[in-house]
Amino acid sequence: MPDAPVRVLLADDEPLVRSGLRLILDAEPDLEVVGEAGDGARAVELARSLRPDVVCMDVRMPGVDGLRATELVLRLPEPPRVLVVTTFEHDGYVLDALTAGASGFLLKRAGADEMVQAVRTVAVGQSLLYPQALRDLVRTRPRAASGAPALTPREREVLALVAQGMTNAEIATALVVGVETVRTHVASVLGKLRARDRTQAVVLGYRAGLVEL
Amino acid sequence: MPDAPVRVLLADDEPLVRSGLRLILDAEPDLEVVGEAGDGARAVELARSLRPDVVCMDVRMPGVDGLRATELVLRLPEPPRVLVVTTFEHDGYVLDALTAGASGFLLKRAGADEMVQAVRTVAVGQSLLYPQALRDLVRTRPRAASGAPALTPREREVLALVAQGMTNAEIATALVVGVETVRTHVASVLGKLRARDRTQAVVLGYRAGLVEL
DNA sequence: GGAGATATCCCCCGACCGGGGGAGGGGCGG
DNA sequence: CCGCCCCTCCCCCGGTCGGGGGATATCTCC
Repeated sequence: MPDAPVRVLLADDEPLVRSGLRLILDAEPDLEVVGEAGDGARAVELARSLRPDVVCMDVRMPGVDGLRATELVLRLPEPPRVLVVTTFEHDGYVLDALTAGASGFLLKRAGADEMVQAVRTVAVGQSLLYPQALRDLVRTRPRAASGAPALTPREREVLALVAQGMTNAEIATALVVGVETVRTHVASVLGKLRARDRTQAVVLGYRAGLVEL
Repeated sequence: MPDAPVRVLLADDEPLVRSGLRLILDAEPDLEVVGEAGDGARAVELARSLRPDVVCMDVRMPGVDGLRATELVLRLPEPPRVLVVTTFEHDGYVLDALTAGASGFLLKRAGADEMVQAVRTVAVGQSLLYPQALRDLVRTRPRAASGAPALTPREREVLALVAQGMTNAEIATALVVGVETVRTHVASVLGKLRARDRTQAVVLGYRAGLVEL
């Protein structure tokens, strides 16, 4: 690996955690810890001046916390990737952190190997999660339910447009068919979904995993 | 790294792709390609007999496809991790693959570095996605949007009922007010959300994080 | 070759919806 | 105290929607 080492900034309010991480990461020839921050504000500041490739960010920090700091760091020009590191599995932080734009989410209990791999992974631009987090994300998604009514391709297409808030006339134009045809399809979708009107159709269709919103 | 190398099984119907991957992965001292499969059935078979640590699985394969093969592979005793590799970003495969239990999802256009990192990452037990996939997963969730129009409490309440597919009359009954009142609230919600009708209001309201579905 | 599903078009009609007005009362902050 | 916002109710009207009947053509599967 003749590449320049990956430059890492550590942000954690526990000096001990920082020391531990530094030890683990600096042991790798291709990784280089270039700075440490004890709180979010300092992390943002150092991210700007040191221009690291990756920031290892703790969630809980005094003052500006890790989530806020993540947002701020990602607003910098040519922002680093942010790898959020936390102690607990079940805080709702995962979703918040990822929404804020973090590239990864790792548990502190992860081994040195995982930590090192994680930094390398986000450094090359991929996103990374601990397996449970991914399962949680997938689980709460609208599921392609097995009990979903069988719509014909055309019906799904029409439903999709209904879900865009289009009127029958607009859908007819979009699909290059007569309004009557659209009415027929809509009627059949309503029947299959047991919906009384298009609004219910959209909601039920969404819940059944038949349309994206 | 005194550890035993990570044993990798390649599953792709294109011999060329397999050769390319083998070249990339075998170049790393800590990775070892132990087998190749041209279709899903063969992949499952080899996964059982060769007991690899990681399977790089193409989605599109003749016969048993990558998704089905993923399910089957993960049903083996002490299953390997499955890293799904595909060409296109926007097949809906991502969700299906992850639901099936895949540990990661990677694009073929990823560079050699990313490929290698990805294998190592799933080998240590983490999950990995290409960034867009993660964004898609996160995107469709109720967002704590900052730019959401400010609805009054009553308006939010009405919108919630509209999102249940209720008519104005039903909402009026539910809230114990006159239909006219409901109409007023609905009109103001439509205005604030720039929606033409209640269906659009539901979709836009959902996207703005103002209603649950 | 017929049965079934799918997609296309047609008519009537009652109901609901959304836009346009207006109006009164209560609460809160300048 | 006066204005502003919120909630409540009222009237008119045109457009859209959804249900009820149909009809025709293509395609597949048996």
